[in-house]
Amino acid sequence: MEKKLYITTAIPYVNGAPHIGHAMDYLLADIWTRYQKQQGHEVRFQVGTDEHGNKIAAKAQEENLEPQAYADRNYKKFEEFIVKVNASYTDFIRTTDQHHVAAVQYIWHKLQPYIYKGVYQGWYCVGHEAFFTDKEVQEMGGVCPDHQKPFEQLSEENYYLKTSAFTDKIREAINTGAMEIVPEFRKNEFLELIKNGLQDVSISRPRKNLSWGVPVPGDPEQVMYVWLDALSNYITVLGYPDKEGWQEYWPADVQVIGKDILRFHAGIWPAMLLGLGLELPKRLLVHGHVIVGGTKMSKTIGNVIDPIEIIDEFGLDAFRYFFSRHIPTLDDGDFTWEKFEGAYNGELGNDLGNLVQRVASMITRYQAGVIGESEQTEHDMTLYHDAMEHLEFNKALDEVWNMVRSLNQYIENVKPWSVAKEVGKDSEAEQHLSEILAHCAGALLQIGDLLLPFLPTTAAAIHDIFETGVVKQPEGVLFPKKYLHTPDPNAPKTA
RNA sequence: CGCGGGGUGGAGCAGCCCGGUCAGCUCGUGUGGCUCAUAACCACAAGGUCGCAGGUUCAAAUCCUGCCCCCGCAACCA
Repeated sequence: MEKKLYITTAIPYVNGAPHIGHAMDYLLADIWTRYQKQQGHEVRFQVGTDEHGNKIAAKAQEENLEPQAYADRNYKKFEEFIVKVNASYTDFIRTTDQHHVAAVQYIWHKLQPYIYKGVYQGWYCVGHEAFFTDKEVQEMGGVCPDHQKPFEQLSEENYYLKTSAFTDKIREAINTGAMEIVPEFRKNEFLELIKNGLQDVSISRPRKNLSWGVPVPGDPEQVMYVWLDALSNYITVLGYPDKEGWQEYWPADVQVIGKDILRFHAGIWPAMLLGLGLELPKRLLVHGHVIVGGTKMSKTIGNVIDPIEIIDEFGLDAFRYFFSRHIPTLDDGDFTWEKFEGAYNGELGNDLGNLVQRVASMITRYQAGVIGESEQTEHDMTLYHDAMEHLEFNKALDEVWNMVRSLNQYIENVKPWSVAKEVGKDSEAEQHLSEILAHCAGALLQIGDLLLPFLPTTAAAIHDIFETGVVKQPEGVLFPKKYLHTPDPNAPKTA
């Protein structure tokens, strides 16, 4: 029996608002999902939220809420966001779900052979009641800016997961491609990182330092730290270990993550799976970050872009288009409003929208909307499918646009408007015209199919217009011009 | 000498693994064409010592050596 497909996304921390990075996760996973479904596969697509930890507890307290109440309210922002980008997910997991909590405790039990008690030592701030990394302490000059007190070395008891025991197996899985890290350079980056072996990871905190989390079974003094809790979601959401059916979906075919969390998903997570006797995910799709005008997005610089704003101004498909084509799937990409608006007006409006419009219009005008018959020459789409299989979605879209361009060129070459003038004079003209226009309509239907994973609304609109054999003229045009951030070249000159 | 990626016409990129057929694509600019279309579409043109300096070769953006510059990552960061 063919295994059913499964794709996952990283679960964001509910403290905070959805941002463009989350959108990339959902978008890439959704494109893959829609593509696979189009190929006839059954796909399960997980999303969710990470809801435990000190930051949640602190935020809740600020607002005089119980942590759970805070999480209950905040996770909705993410759910709404996921719906807003039209991600066709099948499962939404919250780490505070009853089943998840119980499953994580089961996982803890099962990992016992690889769990030991150790001492965590690090820089501690009494005011924060928390540890800071060497780097953080260095940046702050050794003194906590919030409490005006020097950090001190402190140690506490933690449970550790023996990830080091799995170094060889993980390395082998990566090298053989059993767990493929895409793109290749990320794989090399990670292998380099673990050349001296994986380090054991601390997986719990004393309760006094971490109140809001999954209790460690059998030790009331300890609470689970983020790793076991959050990473487990990828299997608990399927029903692991007690509900029927999870085996049909695990191992995941693709796990979508940002480059910032590769090490956890390629190190700790596989170690957990191996400890549980489960298979490793087949592929990790590591996408880059969106930068703005050549620099990292940051609140202090104030160059943060809001995905909601883009969607509200230009529509969802325009958003999906830009971020799937102009932000390379496997690398960092640059966003500016100029680029975005240029792509919107030029590529979506002029290339595609106008093409649909001119074809629909000619068929309506010359043939009362009736689409004739033509032998459809199937465009060779090997490059498109190759790109999709290799998770290079931006390249797949490049191929679609090559088709769009060719069709515009084709129309220019055969000049249907000239042929139309011959109808009535030349006996073959009518037939010829009909074939030309039918070819155009057919090509557009094919383009619509290829766009389906990326621009579901636009794909549906194109289908709507041409699929019945009679052109159904839409109310407005696809992607009308917008000049919200750049000057309108057609505006009367003021100077 | 920490690891990795990159420096190609005004902008953004491809080509480099497997040297010649490579200087290609998109945008921008200029000229022309067309009129079905969202003042759109199509064609042509201008513009590059392919980071710098050496080397290998009949031949190098492509291989080798050295140097300069930019950008990521650098392990408890959700």
